[in-house]
Amino acid sequence: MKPEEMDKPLNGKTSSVRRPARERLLAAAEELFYQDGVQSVGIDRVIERAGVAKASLYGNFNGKDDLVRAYLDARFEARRAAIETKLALHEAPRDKMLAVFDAMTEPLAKPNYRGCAFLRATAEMPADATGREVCRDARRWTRELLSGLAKEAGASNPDVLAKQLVLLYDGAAASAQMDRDPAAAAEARAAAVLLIDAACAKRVESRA
Amino acid sequence: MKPEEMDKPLNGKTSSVRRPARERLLAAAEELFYQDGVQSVGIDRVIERAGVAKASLYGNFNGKDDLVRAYLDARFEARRAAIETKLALHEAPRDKMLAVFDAMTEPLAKPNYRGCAFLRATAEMPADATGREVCRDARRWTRELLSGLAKEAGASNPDVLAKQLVLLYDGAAASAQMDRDPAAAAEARAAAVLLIDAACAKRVESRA
DNA sequence: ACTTTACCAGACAGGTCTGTATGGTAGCAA
DNA sequence: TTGCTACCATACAGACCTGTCTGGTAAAGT
Repeated sequence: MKPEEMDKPLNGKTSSVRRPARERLLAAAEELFYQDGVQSVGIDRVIERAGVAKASLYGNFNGKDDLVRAYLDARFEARRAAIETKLALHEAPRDKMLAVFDAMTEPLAKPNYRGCAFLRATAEMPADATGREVCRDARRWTRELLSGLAKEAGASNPDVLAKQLVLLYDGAAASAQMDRDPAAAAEARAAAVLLIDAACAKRVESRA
Repeated sequence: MKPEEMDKPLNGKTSSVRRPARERLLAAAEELFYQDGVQSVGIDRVIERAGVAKASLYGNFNGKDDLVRAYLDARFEARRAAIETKLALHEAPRDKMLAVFDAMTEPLAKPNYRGCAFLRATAEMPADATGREVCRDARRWTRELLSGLAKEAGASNPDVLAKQLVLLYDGAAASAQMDRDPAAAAEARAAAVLLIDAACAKRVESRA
């Protein structure tokens, strides 16, 4: 009932150059919202962590909903960047599909991993919350990325393969969250190899 | 911000035989907690829906946490019963593994499906909440069930196969929740067929 | 007739949350 | 100096939540 551990300010007045209030707020929100949940964390805790006045929050954001949305946007951008970095390492579409799973092994292994931010946020927020659009967008982006790659790879049914890979992706996040099992990433990747090869082998066979 | 639709009592004084307060409370809790989330639903809404006095709640349960735990216990029991019903229809371990996925197609298709109750509850509740044990138990039960079946089926690595199937299971729940896509169950099942056959074919090959 | 049990209805206290309003401070530019 | 901007600190209103308490009702047992 008391998850408010030590929320000491990120940087005090001692720092010669202080980042603007908006940045500090967003940084604090990302940390606290992800760690303890959007609902559990009140704005008082966020502003204390950011070392910011309450008025500065409502000057930079339209309210808590807006701050939550900004937090989710930032998560989305970070995930996209991480995946695209891994994508750039490979050329073949098959390897690129697997790179999506490579991008999740590192986060899942962190001790403070708490699951997919979008799954958690959707579970917490009411159905009409603003932030749900971001969650949907993030999922659509991943699915369409995989779908395009599956088409390039010559999968017999690219959309189905993409959705199946998303199942593994979400499942790995859920397992790591619930069972504290970082191996889920590797197992998801191994399963993805099977699904991808099966979907593409059929195509080759039908051509032959 | 206002998800409190029409929470009319389940049965009024008109009903000649009234179910005891405890049952009505649990029924109302199951509906509201699952539909709108454990955190969002206050006890006032539960007792109104159940047509029960507040004192009756605290006479039958130790508080909200206890009611939440009872709700999760009921969900676990229901899932277990549903899965075991499907299991009884088959004999071969391979078919029994797939039966676990069969048990989820019907719930996922319901319009008011809101995802896996345990995933949602874990995402919502603080880390030290009582109900998390139930969530862990439910996951462990599923994993061990699949693991035992995988062993019977002669999988080369039963534990890995079981965990991979759980990935698909959780992923299907997540996809149905987030994307409103009931087809996720069928796609998960199809992927499970591939994983199972691959894991058991190896065993056969190594024997040959 | 009396008591016990189970229950409903509502008031209330103590806490938390969001969002607003007030007042004070430091830096910078004209 | 004067004025402007960005900001911190805090108090406060209104709403909501949990949990306790009091009082009234009706049926069943003794």
